[in-house]
Amino acid sequence: MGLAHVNPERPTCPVETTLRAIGGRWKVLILRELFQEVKRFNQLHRALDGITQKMLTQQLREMEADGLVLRTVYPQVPPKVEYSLTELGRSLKPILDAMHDWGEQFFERRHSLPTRSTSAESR
Amino acid sequence: MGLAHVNPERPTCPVETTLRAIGGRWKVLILRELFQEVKRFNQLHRALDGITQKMLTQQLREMEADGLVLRTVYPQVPPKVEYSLTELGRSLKPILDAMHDWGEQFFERRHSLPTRSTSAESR
DNA sequence: TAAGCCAGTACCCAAAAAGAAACTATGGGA
DNA sequence: TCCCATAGTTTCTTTTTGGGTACTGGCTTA
Repeated sequence: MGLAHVNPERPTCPVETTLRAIGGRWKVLILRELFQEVKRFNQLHRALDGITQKMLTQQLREMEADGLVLRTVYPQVPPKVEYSLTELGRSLKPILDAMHDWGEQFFERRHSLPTRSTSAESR
Repeated sequence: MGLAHVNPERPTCPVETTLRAIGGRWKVLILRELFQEVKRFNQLHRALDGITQKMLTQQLREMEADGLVLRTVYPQVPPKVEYSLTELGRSLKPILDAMHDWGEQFFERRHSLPTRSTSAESR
């Protein structure tokens, strides 16, 4: 278990380890959804505006292989598959929180400051 | 100033704002380098193993336009250009720290747990 | 006189990632 | 009999990313 799809070369610095686990356009957003609640495939598909089925499947498979996400299949007939976070997946919460806080703070700044530039001159 | 290259559609959730600012393969790693110290172009180029000049230039330009990075040109003759973090750039520290901590913790787990699977059965 | 240094640009081609759309399986309901 | 739903897979096309090579400018060193 754990970051299986991640290629073995250069574990280098911890930040890179994390980047390999949740880098890319979609994984952080998938995590955001799954922190809210357990979700089914089509729920995720609808929530993540713009993602294709292929990408969603692919990202979920990688996250499952990395031990971040648990995939539970119910043997029904319209198929039912639920995705939830594993303990390892939930341990990413501080990162999501930090990203949430920064994005929010940035938005507040943008609407309070009168767009004054700090840099004296460069370029 | 501020996330200039970021396209205006759907500010949606704060996590997405952050993703647009530091998403992609290189920006987090560039930030990691610049948190250590102010660096010159070739210092960054050597530190970020695998990045091409083109990519480095491109990412730095976007980060500059987004107000995360300050580019300072010294009118010397072998040219000297220094890259440093702006206040906004430094405000990303909690995210970098959280990513660092997770990567480190993951590494410890991997070497302490006897690779026991939690999932009863799925797939 | 020529080559070296730094911080890039410019151009072109190859590879990888992402996306769009159609297709599949199964069973229930109209 | 046809259609619907879910959770994908397959195929094809487009976009993004990566890489190579060459070029610049002006001072310094050989």
